[in-house]
Amino acid sequence: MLDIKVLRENPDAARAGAIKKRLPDRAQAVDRALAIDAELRALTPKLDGMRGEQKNASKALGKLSAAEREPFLQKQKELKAEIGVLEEREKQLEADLKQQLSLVPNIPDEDVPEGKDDTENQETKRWGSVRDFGFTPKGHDEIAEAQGWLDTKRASDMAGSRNYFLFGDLALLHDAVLRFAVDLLVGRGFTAVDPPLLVRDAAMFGTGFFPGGEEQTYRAEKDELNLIGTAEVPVTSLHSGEMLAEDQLPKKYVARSMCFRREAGTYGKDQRGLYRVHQFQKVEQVIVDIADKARSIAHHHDIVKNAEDLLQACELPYRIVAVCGGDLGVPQAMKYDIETWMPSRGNYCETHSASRFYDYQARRLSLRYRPKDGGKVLFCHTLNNTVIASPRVLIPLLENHQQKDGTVRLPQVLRPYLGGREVLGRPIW
RNA sequence: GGAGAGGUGGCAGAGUGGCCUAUUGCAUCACCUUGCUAAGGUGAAGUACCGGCAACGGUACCGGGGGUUCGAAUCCCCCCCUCUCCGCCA
Repeated sequence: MLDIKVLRENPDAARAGAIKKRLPDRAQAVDRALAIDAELRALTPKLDGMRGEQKNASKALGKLSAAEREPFLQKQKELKAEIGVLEEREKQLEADLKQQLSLVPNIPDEDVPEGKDDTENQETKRWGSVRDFGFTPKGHDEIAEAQGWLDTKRASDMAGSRNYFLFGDLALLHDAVLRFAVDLLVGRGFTAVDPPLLVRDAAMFGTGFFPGGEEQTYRAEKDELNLIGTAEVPVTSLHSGEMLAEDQLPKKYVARSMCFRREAGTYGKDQRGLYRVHQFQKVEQVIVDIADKARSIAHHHDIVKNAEDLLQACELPYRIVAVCGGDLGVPQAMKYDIETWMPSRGNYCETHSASRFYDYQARRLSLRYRPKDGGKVLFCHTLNNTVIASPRVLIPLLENHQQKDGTVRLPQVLRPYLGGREVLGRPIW
């Protein structure tokens, strides 16, 4: 959520931001919010005056005897009725304002490239070289099925498409890479978190997934809870409603959790293998810090670096793209995606997503801190990035490190998690 | 699932219809005192919105929402959360 003051002072920036994100209907929310705000600003002083009058009269009444009160009571009742009508209007306007304001997207930063969708994201870095196999490489699903590591057929029969069973060494590799990611971040001062997976609407709203993301979310209607699509939701909401002290900041968390996504509207897309599935595990890094743009940007680079270091340790070629306006989500101010080379897809594909929000989420969550210098209470800045998401990362791991005979070479850093083994699987081909 | 007790400012904790403009303590900030330390004294200070260049003034806020009343932290209803006991259970 943006500050209504920002909208008053610079509505053009908010409108232009929505346009840059290719969300023209959200740009209209700026004007609707301002219209409601104007009416509210006319109403509030009037109501305040009336309430003051009522309050003073009540106080005077309290000092009178029952008989003396009588003549004044009628007037008080009339005033009360008048106030009641206006208060109802005020309440309606406040609710409408919050609704419209929550539809206004965060303003994309200057370093967000113009563009309509993910085809116009801008590459900023490339690391590693695409391997020359010397044989025809197989897809991850082919390798995994041949090794007896993967069954999507039975999973789909039982649970619907985009589900999977992992078995044996692939199930262990899945756990190993997640565990490695947690250990890497804990070693860099992040606090490990195991968060709730079912959350109330307030957490979904606060992190900016609602309104808008309802179709993407599994909902437990009976309990009015939502299955999280990312640990960003519970972890960023962790200090919601709190007033932190500046010396408690920054808060750095690394959460490993299950993630659930309906993937509605993606029929036919990425249907095979482990790329797009309904449930997966993700290790997510979340930072909450003071309201300082330069520090947010520095954190942003740091969390991208953490993910890069993990990919480099796993010997996986990747590139970084600056996500363009049209591909940017509603709450983000700027986002880098990291795309890892997947031989079967012949392309770099998204495995990580690093976002900075400034105070957009914090305002929705009421996540504030008291500055050391005793100044005004401020909203925090928040950021997050994937460290690893699996089984998606198993695609590049299997495909880039496959050998001619169908076995898979393990990167050095993962070996301790798999009993010191250097190779997984048995020769097939 | 059943029964009971609670939720008050950054924290602790008083407050059972008008003297609440929320007592007090801790922590915070400023100044003073005691040769250091420990401690003591005086004062300032909640959050949001509105008006004002400002000092300041007004209104709202006592877990959330609704109600009763001229007037609600206080009484009533619904919801959320915490604690205790019972039941069930990995």
